Amino acid sequence: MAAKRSGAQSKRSQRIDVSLESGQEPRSESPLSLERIVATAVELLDAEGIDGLKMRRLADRLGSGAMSLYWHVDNKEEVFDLALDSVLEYRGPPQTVESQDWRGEVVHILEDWRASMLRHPWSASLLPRRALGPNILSRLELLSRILSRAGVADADLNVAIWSLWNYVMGATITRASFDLSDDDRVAAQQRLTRLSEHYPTIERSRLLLDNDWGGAFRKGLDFLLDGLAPRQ
Amino acid sequence: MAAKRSGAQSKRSQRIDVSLESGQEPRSESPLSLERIVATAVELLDAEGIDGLKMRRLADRLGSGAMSLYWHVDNKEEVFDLALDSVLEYRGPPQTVESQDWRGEVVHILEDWRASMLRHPWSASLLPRRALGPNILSRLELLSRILSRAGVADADLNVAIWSLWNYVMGATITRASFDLSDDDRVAAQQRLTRLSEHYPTIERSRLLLDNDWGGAFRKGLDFLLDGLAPRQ
DNA sequence: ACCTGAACACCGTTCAAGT
DNA sequence: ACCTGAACACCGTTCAAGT
Repeated sequence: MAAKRSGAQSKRSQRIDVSLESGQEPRSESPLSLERIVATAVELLDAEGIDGLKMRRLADRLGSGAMSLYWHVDNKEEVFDLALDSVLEYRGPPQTVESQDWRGEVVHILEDWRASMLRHPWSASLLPRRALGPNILSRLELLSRILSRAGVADADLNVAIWSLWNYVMGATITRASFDLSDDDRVAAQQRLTRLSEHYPTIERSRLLLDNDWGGAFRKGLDFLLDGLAPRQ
Repeated sequence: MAAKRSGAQSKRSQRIDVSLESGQEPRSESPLSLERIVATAVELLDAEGIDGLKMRRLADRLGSGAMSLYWHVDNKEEVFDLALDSVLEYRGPPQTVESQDWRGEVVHILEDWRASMLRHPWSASLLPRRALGPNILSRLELLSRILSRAGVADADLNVAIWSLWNYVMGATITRASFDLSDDDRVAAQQRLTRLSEHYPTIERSRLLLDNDWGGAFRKGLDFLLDGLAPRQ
């Protein structure tokens, strides 16, 4: 997968935007490029969701023939991989080089991660099914470094990382999919009240209606970090 | 979705296995039924994964014409919904009616949940994208009741439930997808070593090779429960 | 090097028809 | 009530060909 990707990149590496300097705006006649394909794929995914990404539609948006894409990309899978990783780039915090507040840093990374995925609701459920791209690996590396520096023993590091990963992924996938089912919301609501006799506790606490997702996310994260924090 | 399902069920409610008593084994000539369709769909999903479930293949396995399915089921989506919920039924613990050990009960429910999903690796990543079926709601209800009985305040209940849900879903989806990518394992391995210079901390802790998933799951869960436990 | 249209294989589903 | 084959619309991708 990485091999394919770097292959495709090498194909296009030598011609980079010679045309843009001549002042013409990027019309549908502008040349195809991996960047444009990926950016347009993200647009299309944002607009139409995961099932809305069809090679023909993508080509339409790019103003090219459907088959032109296949010169830049091996297959649809690769489009997914590239779109996903492009959305998960991490631009670090204000970066006070060597912060004391490791816990704040961790929370920032994870909340930013969640926010990035929620900005593109298709990304969360896609992530676990794909190979880990460079942007994701960078985040994991950064996280590991911070925790390690904060005093988490090497033997506990993997548990810590995976616990946090699991929590963030679960929270974000769930949240994103609740978002996506706008159309079924009426039906879901009706079913819930109809079923409430069987699920009294859930009904009483309004589990499925509670929408302080951000707050709940943060609280659970705090609990996890309490547990993961190095004993001192 | 619930409406469709109960509609389909009412259609077949009156004829239940009259033929089986006559001693003939269930051959491909045995009549179609929602139960058989769902059971066979689960088999097919287990064998071939999410992309392996095609209506024509499902019909083949059932020894029927492809279109016969559509009398029992509205569409492929419903097959997914039914297969998913059928796999998530919870048969409670040995059931010492009113246990003192709420924490043990919670751990049991969640580990069983995880195990059920891992037995059918396609189920985990499907779950968040589907409406919550009756078996899932039952688990959530049971969980709520236990936590509530254990002293978790109503105001904290939703945070508790969702934190646990998020953690279990994230852990299971991640685990299941690592399982599925057997074919890419070689490539992943190669890439990791090739990239290890960029991700030294990850590499050192062997993050992507650590496979004590069960242990890591349990530890993170303990941390969460420490935080969620009612102060006493 | 880059793009294209025609064509193929495949898939979910509609329909009109069978028993 | 239950099942079916033919047919349609749609989609990813191959191929042979253009410039």
